[in-house]
Amino acid sequence: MVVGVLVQIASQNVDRIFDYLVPKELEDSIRIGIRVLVPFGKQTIEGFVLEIKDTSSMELKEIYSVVDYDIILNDELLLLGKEIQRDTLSTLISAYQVMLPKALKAKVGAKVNKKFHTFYRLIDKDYVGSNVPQKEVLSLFQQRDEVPRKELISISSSAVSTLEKKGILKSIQKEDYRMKYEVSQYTKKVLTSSQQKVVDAVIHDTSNNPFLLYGVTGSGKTEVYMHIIEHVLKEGKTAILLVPEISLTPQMVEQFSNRFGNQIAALHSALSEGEKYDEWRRIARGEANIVIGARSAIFAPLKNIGVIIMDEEHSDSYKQGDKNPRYHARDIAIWRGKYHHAPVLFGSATPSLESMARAQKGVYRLLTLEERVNGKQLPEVQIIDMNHEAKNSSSHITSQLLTELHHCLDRGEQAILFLNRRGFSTFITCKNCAEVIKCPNCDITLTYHKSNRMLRCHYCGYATPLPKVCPNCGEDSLSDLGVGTEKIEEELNHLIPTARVLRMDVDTTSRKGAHKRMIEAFRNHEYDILLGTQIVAKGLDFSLVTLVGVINADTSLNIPDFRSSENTFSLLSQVAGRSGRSQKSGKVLIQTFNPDHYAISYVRHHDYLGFYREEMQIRRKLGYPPFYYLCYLKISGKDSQYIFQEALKIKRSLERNLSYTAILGPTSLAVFKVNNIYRYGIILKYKKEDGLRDVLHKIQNHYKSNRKIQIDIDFNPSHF
DNA sequence: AGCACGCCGACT
DNA sequence: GTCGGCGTGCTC
Repeated sequence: MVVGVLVQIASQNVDRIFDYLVPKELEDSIRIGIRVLVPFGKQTIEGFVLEIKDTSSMELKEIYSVVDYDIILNDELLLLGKEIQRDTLSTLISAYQVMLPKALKAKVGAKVNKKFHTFYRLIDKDYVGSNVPQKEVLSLFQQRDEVPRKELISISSSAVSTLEKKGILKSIQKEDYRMKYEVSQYTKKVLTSSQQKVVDAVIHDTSNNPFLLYGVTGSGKTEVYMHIIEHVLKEGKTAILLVPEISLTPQMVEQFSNRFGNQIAALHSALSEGEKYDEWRRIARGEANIVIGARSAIFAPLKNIGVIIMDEEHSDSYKQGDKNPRYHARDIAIWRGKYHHAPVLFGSATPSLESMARAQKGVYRLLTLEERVNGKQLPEVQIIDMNHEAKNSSSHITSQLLTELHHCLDRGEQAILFLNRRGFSTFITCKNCAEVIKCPNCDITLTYHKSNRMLRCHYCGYATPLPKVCPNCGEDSLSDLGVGTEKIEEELNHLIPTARVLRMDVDTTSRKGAHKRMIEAFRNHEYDILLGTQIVAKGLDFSLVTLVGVINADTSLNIPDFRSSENTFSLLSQVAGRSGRSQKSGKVLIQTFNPDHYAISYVRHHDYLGFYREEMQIRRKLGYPPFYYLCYLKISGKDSQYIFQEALKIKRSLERNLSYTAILGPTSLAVFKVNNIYRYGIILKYKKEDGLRDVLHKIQNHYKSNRKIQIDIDFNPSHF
């Protein structure tokens, strides 16, 4: 027997099948999709069995051992990996690795600690027990076949060991899955008629085109998801629910676990690799029917999928842009939906332009929820022009916002203050000579971390203590120009001393469980004002919140990126949606230096479609998605001269071989140097170019064994 | 990704 | 004369 093996080395040079002989005694264990340990040159490496055959034309080495008894890559995932390789031009092995928990990504010798629990099984069912402790122990087996050791020894450990010695009980090892999700008080909500329509459309779907659910904030999308999933489970099928970042949506997970208990598997980023592996195996063995998780949860090894739901569809976290394979979870969702003949549902209050454009063209079917479930209007939004305000005061909280805060707290209600940190960093600058402190390895400003008084590079991780004096002029005039939540908190304490302020940011929520505790405390009205960054923007639902204030709406607008307007509009709409979600009407105040910018002014009337139309015109004019596809080539290496020369050659070769594609660049990246590696970018814009992937693949091949240059290809980048 | 082989600079 | 730099080639 001969097997074709794909080794776990993510290099283009070895991204192909290598044949091995199978020793007779291992033949029975061999199946496609398991891992085996093989000799590879001088090394010993794990690889996936992708082929089984009888012979090979060349002399072969033998595999050492079989790693798995269960199949890791099933037929569907095997096929999907090849699709990802074709689509993203990544290596096949990295396409497979991205689908699996990291614990399965081989480091030779590394073992994942499976946690085991000891259970006992009753062997001699007629034995009645010779004393009271034994009888009590045995009585636990009346209802169950297997009883955890813990329960038994709590009666009498010596009785248990006696019974075991006599052969009446037998111990077995069972994997401990840490049953975390318990069904608790859950009242099924009655759907509104428009919610019911959405549910009906999805569960009676036969056409296999994805749905786009456009539903305003507070329109009850989560409840719709629950009903759809409930229906799917009744049919004996399974479901995937994707959320942008699960740690930001604990309420969603909580609702699902209350409702569905141990049927769910939640793939948190907070789980350790071992815990993720536990969850993954539960899913693979069919012990969980609903998977909730972020981007990579789209690869959950569920069988018989009945629906795939992607909440907050517009979120850029669904695109993996920093490493191969650079895939979009949306594309994987569509692929798996087709494979399982299952409906795919994308939901958002501010759909991405791509998705709305597809809905307009009829590629997706549009479903709409225009009203809030509480029957209330969306909150009133007021735009505050900071150009006038800033002259009168150095405060970050305008007098209007302050007044509203007072009113809100006087009524006994709660407020959320949002600090937009997107594209914004707290950097240190010298008031005397205007020196900005940069990273010695990277061409980027260092970010100041107040908690430990360190300067840190967000690209390479370089860290250094904040110098006492300016390294350029020697003056003691370094200052922190950024606005952080801490600073706003100080201001609030000064302006409204009686208000109880809860600050939420990476610093205060990093400890395990801190995030959840803070949300509970705020819900219990132990605080009046919740102050935070992105972390307060998504999905939170507090009935007492009637005021939302945005401190600085502009920072995300200033990013030089074709999506900055879209991102800003979407972020502000999300934040605004936190206000007035219950019986009380809400209000939103947005402080901005660009009150007339359309990305801000359309938020005022919650006018997504107005924003969509205006932004579409701009995208059309500038040749951006969804009118054109983009592909981004990143060319990097240590020798900037050489890299630039090669980048030019690549550009010329693209020009020769492509007919309908606009080629921009090469230009040095905004952050030109990272870790002493220089980087150039080439942007491709095209509507239709059949040979594009072939041409790029050839270029990739041409450079694959050149160690001086690295080429990254990103189709449909979410940003540059 | 490793690891070996091979061909040129500064050293006991 | 050698130790060791890293460019290049190969891994069933």
